[in-house]
Amino acid sequence: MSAQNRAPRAQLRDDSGVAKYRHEALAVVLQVRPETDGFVLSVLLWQRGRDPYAGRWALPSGPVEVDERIGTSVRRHLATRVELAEVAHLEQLITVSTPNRDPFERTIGTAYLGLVPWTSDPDLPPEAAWWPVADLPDLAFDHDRLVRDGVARMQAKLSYTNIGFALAPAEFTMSQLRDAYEAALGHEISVTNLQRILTRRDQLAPTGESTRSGSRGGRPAKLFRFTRHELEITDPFAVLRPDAG
Amino acid sequence: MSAQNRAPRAQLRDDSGVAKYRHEALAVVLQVRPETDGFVLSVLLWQRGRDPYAGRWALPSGPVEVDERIGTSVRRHLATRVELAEVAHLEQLITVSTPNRDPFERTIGTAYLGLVPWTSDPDLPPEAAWWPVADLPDLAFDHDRLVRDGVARMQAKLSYTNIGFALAPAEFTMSQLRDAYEAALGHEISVTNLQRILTRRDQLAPTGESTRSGSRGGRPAKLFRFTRHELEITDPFAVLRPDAG
DNA sequence: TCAGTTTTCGACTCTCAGGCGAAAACCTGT
DNA sequence: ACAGGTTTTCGCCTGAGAGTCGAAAACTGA
Repeated sequence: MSAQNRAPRAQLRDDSGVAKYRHEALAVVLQVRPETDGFVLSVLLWQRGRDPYAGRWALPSGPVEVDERIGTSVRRHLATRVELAEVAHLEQLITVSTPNRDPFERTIGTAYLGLVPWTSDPDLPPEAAWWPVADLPDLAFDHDRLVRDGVARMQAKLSYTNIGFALAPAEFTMSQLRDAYEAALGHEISVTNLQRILTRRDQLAPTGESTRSGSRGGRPAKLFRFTRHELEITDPFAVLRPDAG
Repeated sequence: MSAQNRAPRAQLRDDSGVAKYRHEALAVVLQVRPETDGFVLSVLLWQRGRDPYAGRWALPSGPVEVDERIGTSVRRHLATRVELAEVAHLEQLITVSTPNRDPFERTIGTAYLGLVPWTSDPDLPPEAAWWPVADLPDLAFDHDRLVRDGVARMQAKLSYTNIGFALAPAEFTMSQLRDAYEAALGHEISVTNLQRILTRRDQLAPTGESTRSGSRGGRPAKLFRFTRHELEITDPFAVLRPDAG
């Protein structure tokens, strides 16, 4: 790889001798995308044009500007480069700092996890694409690890938070929601159980309306919505709690 | 405050025009400390000698060196400045990047959560001290938020991981463990329930030995130990899982 | 030996996740 | 209009496991 042959840049220090580093904002944007054979959990990737790792797929990223915090930087890069403004949830994932993770210049990176509803299908530039997380190409840098961390975080939070609101559109049927959860979690889910759990936690409510049934017949499905669209923890102390009474 | 009157340093950029930043490693070191009236959840603080925030209490911190990753940097600062080598658990907590969080110079900070067994009582330099988290002084920078984040993280993980091993010494009685959990979580815990839950999860095992009872009489207590001393998640999918069988 | 103290352990309750199957409500063909 | 197929809804059952309680066990000191 050509980048490895290049000499690293001289370390930059301020006038008190403290080292300073590039800082990049990274985005792990996940979506359960409706494909021909059902929902597929996918991640937004970008094909690099420049070394290092020219031609390899990588997470959307960019440098943090002097007057913005990292979360703002992530939103800015997503909005400007991918026209992705409808990120329903964004949270900090992890900061990576291995000295040679960027062979050209030391760069500390902070990755954010973003979730997009399955109804969203923004125009992508030709060098960007959604990739199924179950079948990723070789990724640049340490981005493979970041994607896996992001998927694990989302899967865990699907159990003990209301984060499903970020995967779903405003209204949906229970079958759709189950299919989305199955794609996101990677195993089968019972509609009955899903509805009961979310309802009991007061995260899910029927809108009162129903869909016309599809062309294949069947009972019309009620429409549901998530009651709140901000992240909340179901029960921070799943065990070892005082009797909730 | 004198720091606010100082002009910020000029922004440093490398030769391609990308801004670069100081990066500091921060440590939120928590311990349930045995005091006269039982265990008290405390955090290790440091009284600042220099502006900004001279005289205020702050988290142990220091700059990240050019050849180390942030986690290594945290361990190094703790070892050299506080002689704290016996941190039983250390994990990344959060990265903070508000542009003016350091009024003197823009500094991005990555905080780690460290846990120390209650038997550990390292020598501290005069400017360092353990502070009860329930009664903190005004902290420098945004460190108050970091402490609260750290406490919340530890409390959450006490429920669904085996992280208790990092609060306890190698061997302990169930009463001691309950007292430690109560101090850490801030509410009452039943010994019976605690023992059954940890045993069922195969996190806790009796050593076979017992303590001499204390000076106040009472049945001798069995000694227990944690079966594993690496962090493990009890059940990543507390709900919405396929039948575990 | 007795009173006091602390720990241990069995037993009970109850919440709630998970699964099953019948009934409801629609479609399309005939 | 009716039958057969399909999908959704809903009530019911089960079992795991958290939380509570109280009695018995095992020690100390008087």
